[in-house]
Amino acid sequence: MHFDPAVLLRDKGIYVTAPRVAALRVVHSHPHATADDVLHAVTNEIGAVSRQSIYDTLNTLTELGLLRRIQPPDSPARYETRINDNHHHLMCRGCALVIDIDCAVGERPCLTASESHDFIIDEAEVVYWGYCPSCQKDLNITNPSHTFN
Amino acid sequence: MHFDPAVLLRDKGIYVTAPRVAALRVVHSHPHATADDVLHAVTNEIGAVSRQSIYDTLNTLTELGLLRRIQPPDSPARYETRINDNHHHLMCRGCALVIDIDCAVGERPCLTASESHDFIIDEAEVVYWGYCPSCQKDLNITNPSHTFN
DNA sequence: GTCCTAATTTGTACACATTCCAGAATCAGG
DNA sequence: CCTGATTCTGGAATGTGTACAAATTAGGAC
Repeated sequence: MHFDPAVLLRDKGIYVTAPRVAALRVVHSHPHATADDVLHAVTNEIGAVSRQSIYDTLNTLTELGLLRRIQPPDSPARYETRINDNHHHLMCRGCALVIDIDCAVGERPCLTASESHDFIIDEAEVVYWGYCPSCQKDLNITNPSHTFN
Repeated sequence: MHFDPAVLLRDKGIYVTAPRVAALRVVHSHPHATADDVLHAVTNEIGAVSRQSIYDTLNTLTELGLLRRIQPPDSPARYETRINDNHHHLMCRGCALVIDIDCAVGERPCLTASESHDFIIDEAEVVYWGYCPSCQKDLNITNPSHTFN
């Protein structure tokens, strides 16, 4: 499995460049990193890189399916390298912390819409919203009535 | 049930103003309306209203729980009056059309995270992504292998 | 190894939804 | 009719992210 960015890029038939390799490595080791996180980490690894390159690179890698973009409200987009493994996300309303959650139901497709309305549906996204332990303490939240909506 | 904005506002203990009443009515009759949609519809109903007032009003109503805000990526926020009824959304990747979907599983809580990571979880959100019939035609999409992730 | 060309990266400017500000005007409710 | 809540005007600012032309570079050909 040894995550190898260069091989992944070559397999997709695109140029193997320092920013792309570094971006893939960074996202792999920092799951749910934002574009800004990636910019700083990549800059650390290979020196100056423009913000625009980071956006371009992340877009390219996302389109090729090497990255998955998640876009929580009130937070910049985040990226991860876990692809095609049917996992979901647990998000903290307080600090925007994101945690991977394996699918509660099992194999994909883990959910089926009750009515398709003639849509061609290609993804069922599940997000659990709540407060992480740290934000619970900060906000003095006691365990409420677990109201699911 | 006769949706009555004035009563809802009074129950929450805030002033019953024309913009608030109109905004509630507009969102009720145009589910998934954007702030801009609301601005135009309210203007039609009661005459000139400032954009700021619309944003203020929508924020206030959302905080009070009279509206629910949904924030799809790559689309302005949308609002709806269906609250507390455990429904989900079907979104078109092409035109950002949003359709309500009743929960596939049934009663709430309709989902339980397999691991809570000590979070206090208050909502399980499900979004189905795909293409609406109209966008299928425009983009010449044939029914693919329904890949769920 | 050297060169060529298309792919990539850069830099600057701009787009967009939304918030913030602050003073003046208006309005709802008691 | 008072008074505080709300709305207005409008301008400025924020934070992500995109557009575009110019400069640079990777990868293959020689």
